[in-house]
Amino acid sequence: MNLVISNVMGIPIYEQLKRQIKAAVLSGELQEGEALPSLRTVARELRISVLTTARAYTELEQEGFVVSIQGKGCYVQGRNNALLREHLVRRTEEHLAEAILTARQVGLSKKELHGLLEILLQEEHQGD
Amino acid sequence: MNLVISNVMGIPIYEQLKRQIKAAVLSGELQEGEALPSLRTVARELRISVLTTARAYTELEQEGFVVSIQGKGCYVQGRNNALLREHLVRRTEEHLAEAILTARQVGLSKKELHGLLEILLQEEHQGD
DNA sequence: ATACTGTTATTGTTTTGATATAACAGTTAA
DNA sequence: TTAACTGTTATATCAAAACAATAACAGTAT
Repeated sequence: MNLVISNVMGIPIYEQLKRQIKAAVLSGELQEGEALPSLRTVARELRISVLTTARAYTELEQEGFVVSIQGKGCYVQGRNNALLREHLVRRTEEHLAEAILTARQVGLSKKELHGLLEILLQEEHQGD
Repeated sequence: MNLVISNVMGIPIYEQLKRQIKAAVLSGELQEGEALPSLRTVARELRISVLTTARAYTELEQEGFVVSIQGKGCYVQGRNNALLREHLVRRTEEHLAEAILTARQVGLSKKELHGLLEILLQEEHQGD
């Protein structure tokens, strides 16, 4: 688990941390039950504030990726954790709903929308 | 074309204006070639800054909804305007791509994703 | 010339991101 | 119990970005 932050800016530090940890959880690099490096360890090694790290961990907890236990540490949740799954499914639906709204503005039909989705799914698949 | 702003919400004024004008264009309330009320008219009637209105108009122009001509006014583009259609299709694809990314994180299959889309499409249809 | 149009520069206010410091609270092992 | 670690919370400060207002600028038309 190698955390890095880039000062090229645009993306907040806590957001960069969140993304890297999410990716590590979803890829399996971080196993269920494994402890993340402590707030102060991350803060010290990356030369950032403890609060910034805490924000990343807190938001990851709200999204179901990890669970924090005061005095012990911050532990990775399994990919099949109910809260995590629920969160991701809800976000998927939100994205789809936005796509539907925009599609209706252009006058795309149901069939055309499914077609677009299919095309994008195949493009994604080529990247594997 | 009745513009209204609500100060209660966290939505920026220029964004509120954009949404209402977009809706009016897409619904046909504003016809192609029709002139929007001038910057200063809107600013005066809504008691807001000219700059705020200008921002709304400028962004609408970048998205292909209207076209501004210095010294003359701001005119509505047709719903079939190529730039507008391209913009909306691109946004639809972006939303779908985000949905795909999130769906893959939960492990949703292609079929399940299409299913979700179908369900949401039917819910939308009930609202007509 | 005037009276309208959109555009842009400057400025000020508010919000957001990040920080430092400190105190607080729970866990673990010497 | 004490010491050394964990996460949590409160306060204050700073910089940058987003939002908006004023005023000057520039084009169009009568």
